[in-house]
Amino acid sequence: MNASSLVKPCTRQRVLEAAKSLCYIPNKTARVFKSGKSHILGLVISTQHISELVLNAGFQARFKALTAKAHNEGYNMLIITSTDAEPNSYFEVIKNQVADGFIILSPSINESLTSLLEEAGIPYVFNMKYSNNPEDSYYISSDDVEGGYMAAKYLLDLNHTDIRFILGIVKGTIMPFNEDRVLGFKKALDEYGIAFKPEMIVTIPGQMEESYNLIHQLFQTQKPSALMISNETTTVAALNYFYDYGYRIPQDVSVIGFGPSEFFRHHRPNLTNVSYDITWSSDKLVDLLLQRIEGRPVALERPKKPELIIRGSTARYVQPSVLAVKEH
Amino acid sequence: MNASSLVKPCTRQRVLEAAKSLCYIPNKTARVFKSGKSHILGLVISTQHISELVLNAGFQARFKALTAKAHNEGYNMLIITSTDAEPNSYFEVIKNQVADGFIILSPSINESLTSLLEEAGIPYVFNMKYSNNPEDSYYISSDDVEGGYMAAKYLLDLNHTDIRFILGIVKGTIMPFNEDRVLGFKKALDEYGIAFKPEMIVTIPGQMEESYNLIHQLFQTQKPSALMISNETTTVAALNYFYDYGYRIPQDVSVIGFGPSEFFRHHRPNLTNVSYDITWSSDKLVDLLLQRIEGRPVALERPKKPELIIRGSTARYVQPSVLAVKEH
DNA sequence: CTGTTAGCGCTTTCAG
DNA sequence: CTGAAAGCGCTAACAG
Repeated sequence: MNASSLVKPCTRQRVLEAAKSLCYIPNKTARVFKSGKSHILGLVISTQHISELVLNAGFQARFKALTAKAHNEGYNMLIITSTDAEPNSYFEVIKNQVADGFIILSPSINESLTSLLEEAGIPYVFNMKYSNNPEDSYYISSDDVEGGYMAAKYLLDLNHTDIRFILGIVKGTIMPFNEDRVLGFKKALDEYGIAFKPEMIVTIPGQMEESYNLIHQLFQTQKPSALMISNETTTVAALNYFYDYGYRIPQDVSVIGFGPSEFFRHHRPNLTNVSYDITWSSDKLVDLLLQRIEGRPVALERPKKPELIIRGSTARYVQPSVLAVKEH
Repeated sequence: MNASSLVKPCTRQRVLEAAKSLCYIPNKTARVFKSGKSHILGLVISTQHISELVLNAGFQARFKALTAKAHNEGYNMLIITSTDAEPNSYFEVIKNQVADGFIILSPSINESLTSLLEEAGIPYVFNMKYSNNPEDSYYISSDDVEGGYMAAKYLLDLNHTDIRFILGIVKGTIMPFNEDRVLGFKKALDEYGIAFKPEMIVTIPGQMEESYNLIHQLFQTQKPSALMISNETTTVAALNYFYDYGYRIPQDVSVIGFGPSEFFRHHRPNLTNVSYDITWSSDKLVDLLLQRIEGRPVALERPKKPELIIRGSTARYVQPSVLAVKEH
């Protein structure tokens, strides 16, 4: 039945007919058991995280890209949910799943998880850089220093100096990729001779309501002329706030988003954004995992530079007084 | 190791210690093989469909609800992608997967698929009503006649008579749930003594660009005062069109969406929408599948009535001439 | 080219 | 309560 070349065609024919008449369906589980390959890639995520993330354009783009790539490689994606986002609980669910390898989406830095997985010989990759340990190299990163730099430089070129960089935090911590973006942000300020001030960095938990309220708070006490926003949900929350309170984009505030271009293009107003090639990085991530599964030597990928897509949410900074004069 | 009560505690202790010192991890595949239970639910979808759907708020809500419910029942979701959305190709991928049962998201009406699955004894459910055959009862439906009715009635109460009902089509066909909504739409028109005209129904493929262009076309030749839009992507496309072309919502056009309330609440303008309880129906769908998997008698669920959430995108119809007079 | 058999790692049963 | 053994359905190896 498995198209072996050792079988005479007429015999195969007879077998196939018998199979058909008996409604025989090979037992897939036994095949997986025997062959040791399930052709399943596990996507590990905490229940809380998935319920927040699924509404996030970045996650949707990643999910789509991973699923498509896995399909092309003959794999399907198993969504593995862990009740807690703790290393031990992740390890527990991982070792109880039938999958050839695991893609771990973790909101916490999990060095103890990597050692558990290594010890157990389970192939895994992380979807981004979670750890600052150079040994933990099983992830595909983007060039986030560059991303933060190019957004800030563009705003500085437009004469903005009173910029806020809004970062999502997870359990009170700034993620490594956001730290990199801040590095790029500071580098640009430095080049333009603008002093970095701590209040330029605003941390916000990534949910819609919290983001909305914190943006509201921010604009009650301060009037920055430009915002860089590091996650999609907060970007939507900020735009909703501006809509509700009559701020015009980009006349009153310039906004730069970070994330998949498609999303920002379909948004109104059209957003200028730092665009990462999610398809590319997802493909590379699956390639990396397959290399590990098959025991092939792992080829390290250089991060791909993001791209600044300029749309309608950013404009040259004009001093309010000048504007007021013009209007009268 | 499986906490059998037949084992003396001290023996168990010794076994556990030995396991630990040898870094023993039970082989999950063998367990699945032996027990015949993978605790995996397959979500079957075509590659094309998933890449469109994943950007759609309705899919995200459903995916989230299914994953959460499966998790609560001790299952994980396997995303099974089929290259073609044909019954045979669906069946092919289904029978090659390790899963205890399957949730089928199919854009086509697939009566031949159900018979293949029945014959093979594979437990399955459909995510919605795909077939008009009363025997195909393995799905959880919503009360779509009521949904179409309540949206239309609300607009009629606001004096709108020039209404368009915009329906997504798949391969040129209106899906059964949309046919039901049209039934409700017509019922409301009937009650208010308004004659149904064929041009009131506008069919549009659900993608963003096509939707945008077709809405554009529609408004170049006609000026309906109210829109009911049956899918989220088209709703976003229509709102983007109105934004781009300076139509004010709800002063110039009233808009009612269909789908998850959360999405429309976070949208600007806030949309009046017919809200379906996706969490409820996803829970019921998983329950139904688990009943079939476990061979328990299948309890049929009555569809739950949708709810009309009134927000800012609908207003009383005012004759343009009256408005023009007021303005001068 | 065909038919038979060992054995994957687990769970369950059964004898002691 | 413990240790031994059968067997799940398949694939691969081997003898004929």
